[in-house]
Amino acid sequence: MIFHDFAAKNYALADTLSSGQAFRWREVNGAWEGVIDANWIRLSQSKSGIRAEVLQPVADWRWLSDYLQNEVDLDSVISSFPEDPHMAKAVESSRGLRLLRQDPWECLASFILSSTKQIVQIQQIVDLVCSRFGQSLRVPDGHPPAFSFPSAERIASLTESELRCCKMGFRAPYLKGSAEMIVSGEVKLADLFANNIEEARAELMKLPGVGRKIADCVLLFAYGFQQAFPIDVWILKALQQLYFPKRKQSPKKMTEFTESYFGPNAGYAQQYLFHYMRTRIGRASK
DNA sequence: TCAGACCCTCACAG
DNA sequence: ACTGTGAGGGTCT
Repeated sequence: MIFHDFAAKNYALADTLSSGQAFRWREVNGAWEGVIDANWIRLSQSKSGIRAEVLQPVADWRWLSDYLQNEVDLDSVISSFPEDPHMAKAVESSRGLRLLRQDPWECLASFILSSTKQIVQIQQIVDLVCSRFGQSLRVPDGHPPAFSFPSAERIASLTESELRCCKMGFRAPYLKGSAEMIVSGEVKLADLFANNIEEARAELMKLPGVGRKIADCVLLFAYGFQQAFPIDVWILKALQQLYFPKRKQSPKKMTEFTESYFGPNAGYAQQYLFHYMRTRIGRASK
């Protein structure tokens, strides 16, 4: 086992890994186990930051630092949020929550599978997809097996009914269709980093099963467009209750509001609001 | 703009 | 234990 410690001030590892950005992390005895690319990995909170455990020697840890985004100056991000009591509460309730920087294909595929599903169900589907069609990975002795996320080529090669066996239902043709467009080069995921957010969003929305919300999730969680603000039912409910308690806003108005109100790090603000609604309010008011 | 369909699973009543 | 019902990080037509 190989250890590496990352300096990270103000990093809420558990909140970050369980916040519905990524679906492959599980808490095991106080640590978090998951897969990044083709590496099984265990993460835990340490005094000065984050401790990582892997099984093979690593020459350059930048891939993990990129993923974790531990070098982002969170204080300056938070200070860019609008000053209002709701944001203040959301930040206070999970200070240290971060945005990850995930692989575009895995992120895209995961969110195609997310529509009208609860987070636990998404995790279950993603797990099934990986264990059936991913590549088996090295894990510690005696540890349950772990698998990589299957490539777009692999998904494109499967039949719809093979995919439906993973309990993804009507999302199966969306996932397969998107994989095919990526394999054919009709949409080039690697090129979107060079685009501006509107162009990148338009490209993603060419894919079947990808509308505005899922596109924004991918822009935010994989490409690092921090102004992207995915609006789902939770956030919609939060915005409606907190900012427009009197008057119901149309989806279009709400989008305009988020684009102007939350600033350059709107995506971070969204993540804090989402986490706040889901963990604090959602449960109590249900 | 606006329903309704879309698969499937789980939680929760009765 | 068994069946019925509703809703779940949306998208498409």
